Amino acid sequence: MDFFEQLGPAALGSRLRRLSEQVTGQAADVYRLYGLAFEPRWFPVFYAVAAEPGLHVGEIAERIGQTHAAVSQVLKELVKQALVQVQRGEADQRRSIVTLTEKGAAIWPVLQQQTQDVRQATEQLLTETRHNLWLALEETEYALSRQSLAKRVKAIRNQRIRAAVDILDFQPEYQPDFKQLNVEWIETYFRVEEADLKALDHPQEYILARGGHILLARYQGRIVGTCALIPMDATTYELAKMAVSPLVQGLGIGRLLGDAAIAKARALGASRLYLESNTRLTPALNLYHQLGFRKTVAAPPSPYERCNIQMELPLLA
Amino acid sequence: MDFFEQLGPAALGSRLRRLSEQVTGQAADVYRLYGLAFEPRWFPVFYAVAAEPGLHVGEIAERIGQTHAAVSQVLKELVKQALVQVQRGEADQRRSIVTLTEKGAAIWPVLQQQTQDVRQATEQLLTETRHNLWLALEETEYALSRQSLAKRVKAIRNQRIRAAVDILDFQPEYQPDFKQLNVEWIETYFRVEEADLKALDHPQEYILARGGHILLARYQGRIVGTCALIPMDATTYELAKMAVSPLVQGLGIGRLLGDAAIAKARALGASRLYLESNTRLTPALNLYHQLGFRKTVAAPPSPYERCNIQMELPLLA
DNA sequence: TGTATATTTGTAAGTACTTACGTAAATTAC
DNA sequence: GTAATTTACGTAAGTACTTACAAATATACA
Repeated sequence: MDFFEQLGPAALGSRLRRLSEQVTGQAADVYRLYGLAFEPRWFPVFYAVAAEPGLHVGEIAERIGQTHAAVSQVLKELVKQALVQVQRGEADQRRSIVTLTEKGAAIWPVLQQQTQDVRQATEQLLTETRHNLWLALEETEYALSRQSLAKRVKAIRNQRIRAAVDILDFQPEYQPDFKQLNVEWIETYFRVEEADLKALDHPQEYILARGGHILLARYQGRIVGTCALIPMDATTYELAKMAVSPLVQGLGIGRLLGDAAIAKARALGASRLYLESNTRLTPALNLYHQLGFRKTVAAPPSPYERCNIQMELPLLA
Repeated sequence: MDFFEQLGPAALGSRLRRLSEQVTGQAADVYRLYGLAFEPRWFPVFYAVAAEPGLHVGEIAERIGQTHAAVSQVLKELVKQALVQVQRGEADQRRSIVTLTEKGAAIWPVLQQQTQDVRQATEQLLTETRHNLWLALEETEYALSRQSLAKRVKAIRNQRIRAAVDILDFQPEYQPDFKQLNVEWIETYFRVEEADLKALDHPQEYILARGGHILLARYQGRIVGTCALIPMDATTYELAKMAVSPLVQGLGIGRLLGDAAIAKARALGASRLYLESNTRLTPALNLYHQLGFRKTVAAPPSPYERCNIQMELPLLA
C-alpha cells in the first residue's frame, strides 16, 4: 500500500483492477444472500435479455458494452443453466435470438429486487465518500477519450526535454558533431554531395567567415541538433544545415532551433529567410510550415541535387 | 453506456474493470513512446527491485500488493529479458533473491524518468475532473473494508423486508400456519411433545380462552412467524410459540414479533414476561437477550422436556 | 445473376491477475 | 534429535474479459 503512495497515480491501472476484483468478489456473496445460483458475470447479459426479450447477440453486446464474444460465452452458460433459450433468427438466419426460459422468468423478480437492493447499498456507500467514485469514473473516462494517456505523457515529456535543451553558438570543438549530425540524415535519404562536405568540414571558412551563423542544440551535454544561417544578399539569410539526431526526433527540438534561428536573423536585421528542401522530408516541411515558411514562387537554382522545393519567410519588423 | 445509466452503480465492478483495461492498454503505448521493450505488468516488480535490490519474492509481493505467484510469474519473464537476475538466498535457501542485471540497471533511469512523466500526466488528468478518481478509489476501498458490500446489501434487504411485514392478531383461519411453523422448528431440533400438540391444534381453547394472545407476522400475504403470550399469574405472561419460517430467518422478523409481544404485554398491564428455551437455540437466545430478557435464577418446573433455560423480562411502567 | 463485401456469430487463444496445490527448506515442539 | 508445523516459492488452473480468426449468411453492385 505504501508502494502505491510512493508511485502515486502511475499505478492507477492496477488499483482500478484491484477494486474491481474486490467489488465483483463481494457481488458473489450478494447472490448467495438471495439464494440464487447465479454468477455475477452473467448479470449484464441476463438483465439485458430480461428487460428486452428477443434481442440477438450483437444487440446484447452493444447494450452492455462488451464484445459479442463475451456475450456468446456467457449465453452458453446461461443456456446450460436453462435460464435462457436461443433460437435462429427468422428473417436473418445468422442471428441468435435470446429469450428467457420459464426458470429464467422465475428468478427474474428476485434478481430485480436484488438489483434494487444493491443499487441502494452502492449509492449509500458512495455517499459515504467525499469524492464520488461513480462520477469520478465517468469524468475520467471522458477525459481519457478526449486525450489518451500516451498523448498526455508525450506532451509532458516533450515539454521537459525542451526545457532542458540549450541553444548554443558555434565553437570550433563542435565541428565533428555539426558534420556528423548532418551527414547522418543526408545519408539516410540521399547521397552526400561535394557542396555538403565543403561546408561541413570547414564551417568557419564557408559559413562563419562569410557572415553566417551556426546554432547548436545541446541536451544532456550532447549536441543533438544543428542549423545555420548563411547570408544570401544584404537582407536575406538562407536557413540551412537543419539536422536533429534521430534519437531525439519528434520532441520539438527542431522547432526550438528554428525559433532561435528566426530570432537571430531578426536581430541581424534580415528582412527575409529562405530555405531549400525536398518534398520527401515531410516532417521537416511540416516544421518549416509551422515556423511560417511558405513555398517560393520564383526560385533561384540550387547547388544541391536533392533540393526540389524552396520556401521563404518574410521577417516583418 | 445507456445500460450503465439504467443500472447505475450496480454495475460498478464492470465499470472499474473497463477503465482499468483502458488505462493499462494506454500504458503500453507510453512504454513504446520511450522506446522501451517493457510490458506494463512488469513495472511494479521491476520498480520494487530497482528501488530496493536484494528483495526476495515474498517481500516484493508484499510491497506491490500482489500475490507471490504473480511476482514469480513476472520474474520469470524479467529473467528471460535479462533485466533481473535471481539467486538462492545464502542464509535461507528457500528464498529467491532478486537484483537488476546490467541491462536492467541501464533502463532504470529511463523508466524512472518515464514514471515521473506518467505521474505528472496522470495528476494533470485527475485535476481536470471535478471528482478526483484517486481519492475516490482510496475512500471507497476504505469504506468497503469497514463494511462489505454484501453486508450493506443485507442490511438494506432486511430493512425492506421488515417494512413489508404486518403483525396480526390471531384469527381461526391462521391455525394451520400457527401449527405448521411451530412443528417445523421443533422437529428440526427436538421431538414434538403432547403438550405442543394440544396448544397448536386448539389455540383457541388452550391459549386465547385462558386470557392469552397470539401474534402472527405476515409477509407477502403469507404467515411467516408466530408468537404467543400465555398468562401465568395476574401480572406475568409467558412468551411462547415463537417461530419464524426458515425461508425468512435472519431478516429480523423475530425481533418484530418480540417487540410487538412486549408492547402487547405492556398494554395488558403485565409487569413481567417469562420464557423457556434451550441453550442449543443460539439465535433465539440472542434475540431474547436483545429484547432484554435475562436468565431466571429460581425457575419453576417446565411441562416441556426440551427446556433447559428460563429467562425473564421485567416490564417497568 | 453472380461475385465481392459486409454482417453475425462462435471458437480459440491471450491477458493480468487470482486461488489452489505441491515441494523443499526452515523453525518449533516434544 | 526427530516429528510436526510453518514459510517460501513455483506451477497449474481458473477468472472475466479481450482480440484474432473462421465460417455462415446477407447485402451491394456490376
